[in-house]
Amino acid sequence: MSNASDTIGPAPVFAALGDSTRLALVSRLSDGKQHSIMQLTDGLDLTRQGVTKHLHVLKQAGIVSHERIGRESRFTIRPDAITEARDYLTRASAQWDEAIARLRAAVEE
Amino acid sequence: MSNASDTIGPAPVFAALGDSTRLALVSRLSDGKQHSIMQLTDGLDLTRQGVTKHLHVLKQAGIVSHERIGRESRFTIRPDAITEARDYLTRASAQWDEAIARLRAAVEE
DNA sequence: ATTTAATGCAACTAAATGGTTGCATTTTCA
DNA sequence: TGAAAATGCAACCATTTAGTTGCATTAAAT
Repeated sequence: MSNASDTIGPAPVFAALGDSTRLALVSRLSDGKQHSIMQLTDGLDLTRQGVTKHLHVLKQAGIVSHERIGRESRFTIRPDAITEARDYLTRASAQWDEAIARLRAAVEE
Repeated sequence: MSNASDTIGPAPVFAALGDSTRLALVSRLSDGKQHSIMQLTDGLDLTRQGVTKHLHVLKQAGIVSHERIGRESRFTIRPDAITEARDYLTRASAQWDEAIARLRAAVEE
């Protein structure tokens, strides 16, 4: 019995992107390279542990992956999750573009 | 002196979309028509006041507008805010696609 | 004029979030 | 071996969020 309040796919990804600190991290990671927590903390106005928490949120949402290398842990962007979110918005836009076009056509006939 | 932790534009829109109830509301509103709070509450598993709060969040993020008509207040989707968010993701995707292509080229030369 | 429908507004609660500090662990380097 | 670097983990705190209930207000319908 599906209900309109059922969880809709990309909500967790949007929630993870809904914070300017995390957007800044994603921006840094968008060079496709691996970055350590220290690197990512540098230039942000919060502690290393604070950054770590944000990185965990991004990890849970599937936006980044991490790998422990020696004494540091390196984070990398994972494009797929964000691609999914982008496609959701693209489909939504198309949906109401059509709907609005239909409404306009109905008025003008 | 711009800082990497400066607020990045679309974060509030993403935050507003980062909740499955609100995504369900956006989905309902994607027919481009006006909907009253009662209409939007029907089928969702929370109170009318709860729905009202979510609608205010969407309003603050610029995703919906509302108009009081007689005794009811009608909500309508405002595509622009979400278009902005979609474009942000599109640009971000392009950015790391290029970055990853460059990395690959550097490895394979 | 009453009643009913739809909403607005305020207070309250429980849980999640964003941030901190302090300390333990692991790895590197001298 | 011993010190420094990078991280992990836990406790704690303040604020926000998501939800509720209760009551006031406004508009419509009988």
